[in-house]
Parts: sequence; structure tokens; C-alpha cells
Amino acid sequence: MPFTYAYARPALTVDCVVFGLDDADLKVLLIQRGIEPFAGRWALPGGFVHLDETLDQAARRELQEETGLTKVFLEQLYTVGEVARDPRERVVTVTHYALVRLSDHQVQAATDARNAAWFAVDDLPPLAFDHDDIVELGLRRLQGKVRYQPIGFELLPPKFSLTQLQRMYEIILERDLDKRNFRKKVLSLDILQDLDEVEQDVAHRAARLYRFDERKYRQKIKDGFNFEL
Amino acid sequence: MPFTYAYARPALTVDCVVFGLDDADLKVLLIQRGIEPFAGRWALPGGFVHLDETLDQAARRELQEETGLTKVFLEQLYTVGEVARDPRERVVTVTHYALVRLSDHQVQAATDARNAAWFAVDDLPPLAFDHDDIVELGLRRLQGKVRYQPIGFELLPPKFSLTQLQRMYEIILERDLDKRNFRKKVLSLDILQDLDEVEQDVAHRAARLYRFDERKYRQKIKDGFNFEL
DNA sequence: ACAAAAGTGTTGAACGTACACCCATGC
DNA sequence: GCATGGGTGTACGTTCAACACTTTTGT
Repeated sequence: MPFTYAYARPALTVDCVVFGLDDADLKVLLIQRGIEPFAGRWALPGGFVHLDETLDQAARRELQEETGLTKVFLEQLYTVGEVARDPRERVVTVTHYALVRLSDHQVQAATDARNAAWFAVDDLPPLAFDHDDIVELGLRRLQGKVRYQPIGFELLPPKFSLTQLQRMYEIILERDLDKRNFRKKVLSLDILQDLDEVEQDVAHRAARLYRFDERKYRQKIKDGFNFEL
Repeated sequence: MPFTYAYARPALTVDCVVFGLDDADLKVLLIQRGIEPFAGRWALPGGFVHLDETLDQAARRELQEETGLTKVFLEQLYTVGEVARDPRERVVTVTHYALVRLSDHQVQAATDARNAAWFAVDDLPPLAFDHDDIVELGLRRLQGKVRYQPIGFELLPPKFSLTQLQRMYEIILERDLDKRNFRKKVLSLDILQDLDEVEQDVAHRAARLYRFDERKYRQKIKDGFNFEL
């Protein structure tokens, strides 16, 4: 059943830069294209926006369909409308970025019909379309935002050590942080809950575990508090 | 000549929140709608994206057509895709915000076929569609961005006094700033060019005039400098 | 001379930065 | 007992915030 309009319309899609974190790297989730153009190339998960769903819903649906991911942190990034970015026809894409706990999702991502895999963000294969620009955009946004919004916790397991937390910031911001200053700063924000637990099965002194106290954070925000690393 | 597609497509538009500054207020440029829905209501300038233009080009074209404005500072804001935001059909809009020197454009804006006028941002009439949300979004973005990017100069005449500059920040940020601290801070950034000129025709001591030195600013950015008010 | 806004410095508090050693645990 | 990472405090410099009076100019 075809659809007809008085004026030509661009196609509208959503694309997602999904970030995950492991011990050493920030990673991006890519899927391998089955069809032309760019058949066989790696690309961002994404697809067409349906008439009965918001942009956010479209992004989540595509993510679910193509990678199995659900309930992730997801935000809109930028809308890309270069005229010839898709060789077939005019396609405008609303890009998003998502943050996931890599440990939870490592397996699922590869179980879909199409091939899906994690790649280190600084060692990506050639990507389809302008997707490398979009990844770059997502990375810059993440680097900017992680410093004044507590979104980095989305990349960590619910319980984490201060060292893990520091490592996360170091990997994202691509610079070393001073251990003592970092701990002083983070603890002074008073948004972490000390769980009175320690790491298990480590070959050295076990670190204390903490949890991001979202309740407390929201309360402090309401009182004029400003998160900033 | 109708256009037909295999799947339904949302209409795609651009909308612009155009900010201007006068002595007392931050203002927004609105146009009065001629047709239903919301006939007679005030709305943001905007319109459909053509197939042969980027989003930025579409926003500038609509701005030119509806308000006469050209060569303004323009950035993308957010893309709004709520399913029922337009009662007629699905319309996704890529919103933008623009900053203009009000003094340059006061007259032109009202000369178009459709009625255009400036309104104080904190005293807007009822707006069409979800345009009040979009204005709110634009205002928050401006408030955030003006503190770490030198975009505020786009609202001032090329030559301005430090008092004007301070006033601009006070109006946008909606709080008073300390005169001495403000001057110290701004001058220490070393991105203003002292013009060795003073205001004319004022009924009191005339203020020195400065100009934003974009060349110098870019150089300093390259050297790792960080603008922050 | 008066009204109106321009212009100017200092001080204390808070914060950021640099830096090195002992501690607990598993092997 | 040794290797590995966990955990801690101080001193200095920089930045921020609070604060009031003199100067210039036009009427």
C-alpha cells in the first residue's frame, strides 16, 4: 500500500551510537549491513521512524530489533541532514547515543540475525555512510556531558569501586586523573552510597564498593547542587 | 505532481527560535499564522525541508522568507517528534535557535507579508503547537551555552561597552553580576579589543567601547584556552 | 552642583593541584 | 615475603566572592 504526498519528503531514520565500557576501552556497538549500499560494512544500529512512534521510541525499537538491547540510557544527539549522505535518496537521520553496562549485554548483542559486535571507539573499522562522523559526535558529546551530569554510572555495574569509577572517567576523557584528588572530589559530592562491601576474588586488597545514590542526587539537584567532576 | 512511497513518511520541518536583545529584555521573534490550525496565533518561523537543501539551509531559507533575516548565528537545538504535536498529520520538526542584533533588524522583521514581531521571552502570547516548549528549550540552551562559548556577542552591536556586555549576561542568565568581578574576569580572558573609543550622546560619563576579537579567540582556543564566564 | 553611570583593588574563603607512603590481601 | 592495587593528608597557588568610593561628563 503506497503513500502519496503533494510534495516530496525525505526519509526519516534514527541511528544510535551505543557506548559500552570494558577494563581498557570505550566500545561502540556496530552491526554488519546485509544489503547495498555498503553491504558487508559495519554501521550504527538504526532504521526508519514509524508514523505512530516518537523518535525516542523508534530508536529504542531499532535497538531492540537489531541488538536485543532494552532499557538503556538513551539521548538524542543531533539530526544530520546532508543532502547526499545516502546515495539512494534523501535520508535525514536523528542520531542518538546510548550507554549500556557492557557486562550485562556482551552476549545478547551477537545473537541477532544480523552480525553485531563491539569495537573499541579508537579502533573502528570503516563505517557505512557518514557513521564515523556520528560516532565522533557521540564521543564528543559523551566527553562533554559526563563531566557535569552523572551519566557515566550507566556504563558501570550497579556496584563499583572508586578505582573503577576513576578508570571510567579516564577512559572517556582520555587523560589521567590523580587518585587522591579524584576520591576527595567524588566523595565530597556525597552522592555515592558506601555499601560496606568489598570486591570478591581479586588477587590483592579488595576495594570497597559503592553505588550511585540517584535518590540523593535528585534531592541535591533540587536544592541547587551542581554535579561537576 | 504527487510523490509516492512504499511506506508512510512523517512530514519534516524546521523551526527557529530567534533571540534578540534590547536594553531590558531578551526577545523572541514570532510570526502570526494566517491559516488553520491555530490561525491568528503567534508561532515560530519555520516550514518544510526541501529535498535539495540541508537542515541548516532550510532553517535559513525559512527565516529569510518569513522574517527577512539573513546571515544570523544559527544552531540546531533539538528534534521534536511527538506523535500528535500537529493535529493534521505526523510532523517532525528540527528546531534551531538563532541570535541576532536586534538594532539591525527591528524594522525588517515587520515588513513581510505575514505579521512578525518581537516579544519579551518572559511575556509571550499563547503560541501555536508545542512552540512554547521549543522556546523554553532554546532559552535553556542559550543560558547554558552562553557561559562557555562566546555566542553572546552575536546579540550585541559590534562595538559595545563592558556595561552592555554585563547587562547581556545578566538578562540571559537572569541574575545580577558584580561589576568589578565581571570586568576583571572578562578582561583577563584577553579576547576583547579595546577600541580607544567611547560612547556618544550619553548624559553621563561615556563608557569605553570594545570589540570581540574573534581572531584572537580562535588562536587562544587552539592553544588550549577555555572560555568561561 | 548635581545626577548618572564609569571605573577601579583588596581581602578572606573555597577550591584545585601536586605529590609519596603505608596497608591489606592473595599467592 | 612479595607483588598488586587500596587507601590516605598536606601545603601551595589560583580562583571566586564580597564589598564602596572616586571620576567623568552632561545638564
